[in-house]
Amino acid sequence: MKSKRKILSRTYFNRPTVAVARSLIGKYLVRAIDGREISGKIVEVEAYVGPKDKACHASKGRTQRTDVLFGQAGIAYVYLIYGMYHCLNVVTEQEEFPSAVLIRAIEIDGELIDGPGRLCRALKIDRGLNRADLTEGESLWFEDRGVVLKRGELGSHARIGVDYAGAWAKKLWRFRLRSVSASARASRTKKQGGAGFIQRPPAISD
DNA sequence: AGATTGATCCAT
DNA sequence: TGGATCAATCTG
Repeated sequence: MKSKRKILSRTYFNRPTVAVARSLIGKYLVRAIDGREISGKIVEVEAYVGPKDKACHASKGRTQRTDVLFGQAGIAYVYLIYGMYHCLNVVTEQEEFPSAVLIRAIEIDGELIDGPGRLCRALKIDRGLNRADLTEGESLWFEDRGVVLKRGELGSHARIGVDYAGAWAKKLWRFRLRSVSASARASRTKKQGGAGFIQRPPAISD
């Protein structure tokens, strides 16, 4: 008998952000697009925790961009970074406490998609999914497929690209499966264009 | 209105 | 190490 999908709920995400982040390692991210599903095991995430966390976008206040972080848990926060890449987050905790988990890396059919920009390219995630509800199993959601981490499998590290955040940059709020380190090196030497890898369309010149 | 910036990636 | 590339944000 076919086992039922366990889609992660609003209740799941409405918890302390670091706990959600740690717990998301080993869960699956599922993207439904073009009549099919692409899914990958989450192997790296980062927690961004509230208005005082200088690395969290919401630390600069509630703006057009960060407004979604102040909303309910389980909603997508997708933004454009460096003019060319997208980053996927899922909002956590109670409303008015702006926080989220950044999804940094997944494994699709054993292939490591390492980096938030590459991940969004592979799953065709862009700002059209900003504010999407990730708890309804519509176009993007999270699933528990029963993966249980062994002792010592979860590594904690400083977050990437947030040196400007002073003491907050030292928080060990990046979590990664230790076992992916080796395959990360292998994958990096691979030429690009592998399965599930969406090429950027050619630039349009007038 | 103009200037600056960035939770990245890739080539050198 | 530096360039790509642009929306949001900041500054005057």
